[in-house]
Amino acid sequence: MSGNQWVLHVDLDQFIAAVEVLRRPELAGKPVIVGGRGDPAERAVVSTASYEARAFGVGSGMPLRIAARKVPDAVILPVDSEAYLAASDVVMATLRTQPGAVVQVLGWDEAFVGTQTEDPESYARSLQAAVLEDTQLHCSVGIGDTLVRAKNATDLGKPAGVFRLTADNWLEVMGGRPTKELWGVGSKISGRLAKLGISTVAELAAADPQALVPEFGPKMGPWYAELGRGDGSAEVDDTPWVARGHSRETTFQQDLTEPAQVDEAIRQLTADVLKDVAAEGRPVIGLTLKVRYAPFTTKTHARKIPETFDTNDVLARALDLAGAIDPGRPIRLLGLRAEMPMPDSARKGHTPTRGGW
DNA sequence: TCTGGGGTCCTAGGACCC
DNA sequence: TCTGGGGTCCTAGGACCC
Repeated sequence: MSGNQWVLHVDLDQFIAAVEVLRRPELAGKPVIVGGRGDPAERAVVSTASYEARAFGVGSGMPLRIAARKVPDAVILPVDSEAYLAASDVVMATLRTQPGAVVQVLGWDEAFVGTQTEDPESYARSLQAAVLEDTQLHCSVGIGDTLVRAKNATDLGKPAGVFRLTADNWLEVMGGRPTKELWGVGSKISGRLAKLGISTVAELAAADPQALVPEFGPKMGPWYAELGRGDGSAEVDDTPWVARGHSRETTFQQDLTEPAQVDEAIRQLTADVLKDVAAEGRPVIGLTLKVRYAPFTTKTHARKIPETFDTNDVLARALDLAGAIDPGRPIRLLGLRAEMPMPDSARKGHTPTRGGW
């Protein structure tokens, strides 16, 4: 391989809706909404909407009930995660066949690809063609000289396009945009930045990293300044991902009010979580119970647990955590997370990729 | 309009130890 | 009577991502 080292960020277009349309071609061109169990009367949110549905103002995270009201003619489908995972596996396998490609999977529908090439645009185009050939799915590709620039470039190429962001054009393209558009800056952080007089990417890029420490802490402060500049690592890491933990959450269609209901729900969550943990043959070293009271306050209760345990032990400790639940308040959601020890070989410290795969 | 479910990582503050 | 300075561990909570 010759040429410079490049980072490509590959993102499938409207992935979940596209997979659904592939197996039901009669849905092509129609507003398709995927979420929950496909019943807009239930408490659930939109996972993905097709471009036709987005034109009505429907987007990810919107309550399914509201989405159905906005698009009365929408086809509403249940989430079928196994189908998406299978399609995802084919996409990732295709990416790995690209010449010189190092592939770091970030989620069902996105990955970093690191490679050396003289011409990243034509590499991106042939990658898109290969994915289309193998899966009939379209993707957009961001090209960058860092992970952060490649990731931010992808949206600028959508749909089915290619866009390049490097140190040369970063400020020109991104400088005037609100900080919230950056990967890793959400509504809370953009609001706190605004209070410091930082509203745009260019203003964040110009900020003294140390000046952000009092507000955001020793790690996050300098990290946000780095995001503003688009700087950071350019290394794509294909070390296999190892889960730090497993969790289950349930939103109840009717709020729970009886202790016996809570007890039963904890038992079910524990059994489900232990199934995922047992499949990996790793021990549990910590438990976190999450409680959402109606209408919308969330509390967490966590506990380290001793190295020696059996499954009854985990259940006993989960029920023990449940003792901290405020009686007399209606409960809308319960979640249980089990933490597992990490092997030394696990990927770690990789900025700023959180979540994902 | 009323908010899923699966993840990761960071920070603050208290307890405890030397 | 008044009370340093450094370290680790743990819990609770917050923020972000797909």
